[in-house]
Amino acid sequence: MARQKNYHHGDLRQALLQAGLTMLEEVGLEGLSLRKIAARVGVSHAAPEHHFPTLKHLLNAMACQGFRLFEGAMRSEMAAADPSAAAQMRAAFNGYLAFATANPHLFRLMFNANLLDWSDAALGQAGELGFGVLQEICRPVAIRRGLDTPEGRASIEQLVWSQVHGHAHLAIDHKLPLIDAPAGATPDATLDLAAILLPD
Amino acid sequence: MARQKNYHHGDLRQALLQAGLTMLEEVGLEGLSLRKIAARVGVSHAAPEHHFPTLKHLLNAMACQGFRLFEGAMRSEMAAADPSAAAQMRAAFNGYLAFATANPHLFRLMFNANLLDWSDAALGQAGELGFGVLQEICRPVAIRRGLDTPEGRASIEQLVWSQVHGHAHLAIDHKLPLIDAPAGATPDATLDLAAILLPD
DNA sequence: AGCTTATGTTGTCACTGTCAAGATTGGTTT
DNA sequence: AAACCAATCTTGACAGTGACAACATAAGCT
Repeated sequence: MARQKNYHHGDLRQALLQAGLTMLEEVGLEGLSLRKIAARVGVSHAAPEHHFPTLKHLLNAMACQGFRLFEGAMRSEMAAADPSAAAQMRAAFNGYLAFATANPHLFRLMFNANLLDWSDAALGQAGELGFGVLQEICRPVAIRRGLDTPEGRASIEQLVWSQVHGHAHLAIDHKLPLIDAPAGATPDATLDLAAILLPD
Repeated sequence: MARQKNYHHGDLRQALLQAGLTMLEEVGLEGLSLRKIAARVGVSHAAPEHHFPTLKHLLNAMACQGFRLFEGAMRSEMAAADPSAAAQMRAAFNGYLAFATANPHLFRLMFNANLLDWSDAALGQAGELGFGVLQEICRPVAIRRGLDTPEGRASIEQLVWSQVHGHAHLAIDHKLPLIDAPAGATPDATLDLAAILLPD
């Protein structure tokens, strides 16, 4: 229910957040600036400070939104996939990698501990969304391998998460042969892990 | 053979590089500045420009040195380990992770495609050092699994590299339970991959 | 109506990377 | 030995940045 007039601009916080996310992928983190974001939205350079006391607060809010989109990317792939454990894992991987390659700068931001303030409860909560998906897809593996204990599950989660996460980072940093195949092309090697952990 | 007097400072390029590497881990990339580095070395704020025309050039040089240290960390672990393929892989993993956790900011810099200029030949050459180690430890896996073809090797390399690389990133971003065990403590889950790929 | 609070603006500060112009040194040539 | 040249360093300036302070305006409440 945002106002359409510029009394006091309606709801600036959301506009800044959206503009920040858009510009992040346009110019990268190094090219981003509070003043440019403010100008884009049409307010003065100091206007954002009331909503985001410091740049780090804005980055935190952007990362929060990022984690929500991140979870959505995985869940939508999973919903469209076969319900079998292996297919669900592959779908989650695809969502994970699709999000990272579509939003590389946001992805780096979300996982760079130095740029965010994880004592912010909202960020921690958003981060849990993605972690929840990870736990879901790892559970069947733990069961299949007879490791369905807290330690066993943590071990599997660490293995699986490291695999996709590393693949995502290498991909956005141009360290892997890019997937140029037209459509449905999937990252082979990482998906191999699913086959190894969950053989048919 | 650096001069000890400050005629023209002896050899500034190396001093700036070293100071940059030191300060990077002290204050992080965001806290780093050319002017502070120059001040630390004892020269004026514009002195670095002759050796590093722009900040990106200095970061490139720092990353080059980083890749050399990176390779050294892996090779020294490998030299001290059993020559068996599985032990060599485990040793390389340990070196990889030890380097990343000891130099988290440098590690992030080395693998952030947006901060470096990979058209610089020196950087590409340094990067190959680390990649060479990866290829060496993956070769036995490809052979063991009957995948010793260009495509097969690439697939194994992608799988293995993603695994360690993801583990390293998650570790330095505080997403994994930190290894607090006194000594010889090793990252279990990632090393499990070695066991999976190279069973005894 | 009048007061209080939230929101935005203008102005300023120290700091940054980069550039231009001038000074100093070392090596090379004549 | 003298003179020149190129490499190196300094000083000074510029636009851009995040943050802060003081002031202005609008909204909402009593």
